[in-house]
Amino acid sequence: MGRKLLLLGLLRRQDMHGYQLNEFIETSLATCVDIKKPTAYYLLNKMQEDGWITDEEDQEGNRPMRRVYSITAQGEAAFQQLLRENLASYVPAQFTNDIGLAFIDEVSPQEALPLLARRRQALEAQLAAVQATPDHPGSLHLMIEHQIRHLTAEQQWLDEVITRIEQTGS
Amino acid sequence: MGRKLLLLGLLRRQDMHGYQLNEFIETSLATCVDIKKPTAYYLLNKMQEDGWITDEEDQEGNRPMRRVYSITAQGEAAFQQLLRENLASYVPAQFTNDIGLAFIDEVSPQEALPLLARRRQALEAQLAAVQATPDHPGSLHLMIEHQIRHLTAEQQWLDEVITRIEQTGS
DNA sequence: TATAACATGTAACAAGTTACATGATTTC
DNA sequence: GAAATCATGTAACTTGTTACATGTTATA
Repeated sequence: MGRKLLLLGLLRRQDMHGYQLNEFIETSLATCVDIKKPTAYYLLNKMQEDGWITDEEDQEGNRPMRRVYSITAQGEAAFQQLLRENLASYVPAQFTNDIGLAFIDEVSPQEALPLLARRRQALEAQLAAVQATPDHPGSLHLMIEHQIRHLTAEQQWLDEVITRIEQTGS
Repeated sequence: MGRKLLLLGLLRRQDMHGYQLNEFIETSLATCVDIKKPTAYYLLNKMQEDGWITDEEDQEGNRPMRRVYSITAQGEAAFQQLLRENLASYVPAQFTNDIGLAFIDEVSPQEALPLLARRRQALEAQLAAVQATPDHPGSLHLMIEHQIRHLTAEQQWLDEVITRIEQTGS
């Protein structure tokens, strides 16, 4: 439901069409949320069927038609409820990467270290990308801030694991 | 693929049947990975079809039959490859919870604080659960260690957010 | 004149979950 | 005799992804 909450929250601030929503998410929130275009369009359709949003077709000249969505009273109510549910809950993150770590003692340090170096590079790139995202108004920036915190902590943890393995190998 | 890697890794250590695998994951890894029973059985079937594991039916008296799986040479090769792929990559975690934080300025501090307190409790419970898991042999324990680190950092972050909101409200 | 950006969607697939079905054995 | 544990699975559903289809307008 996080995705619906996000779309509703964005539509609450201003009416938008799908392309606009997708673009905003891609350029401004890419490092925190990952919603593919078909998913967004699907969700918008569904929320419209459920009466959470309404659309108005907007055609300028011969340019492709845009479906501009606005949030309804029902949508607003849903937003308020989803928001409270989200704030009150903690959904623990799952780290697929840790499953590799769990079996790292099956790989020799000589082989493991370059692999972890590649992992570290990917992590660094991710961190750089988050740090490069533009500032956001209001509490939206909390999402970015949290991500930076988390990635920084991840880097420290990974460095520690690498150090341990270096010591094992010597 | 993380799930297959995990199942293969466990079967590499010793032959096991589905129920046994499920139980080990539930009791010893529950806080790090979440694999439902039907998913595990499905994956075991699939890996068997793919020749990664073989099964032997084991029936004691009238008790329910158990399908004991062993890893094959192909499965071992797959394990080695999946492990290296996993170690070399960094898949960033996504925090569904952050979407709520992104819109927390739409809720008054008076209402937000109790909600975040509930979130903090859930987080604390999670941390307590991880800390209570028994020790694991070899590098399996890295998974637990990482989870503890992460949850501790999450607690600090959440406390900071709470403090900020308390100050806003005063 | 080719390519990128604008704009929305569908169809087929993949992964995983929930709820249900089955039936024996051990424990209270 | 009821409930929990052992043991494996199926069917239907939910969620999301990939690849494809379509057509316009601005840009290089």
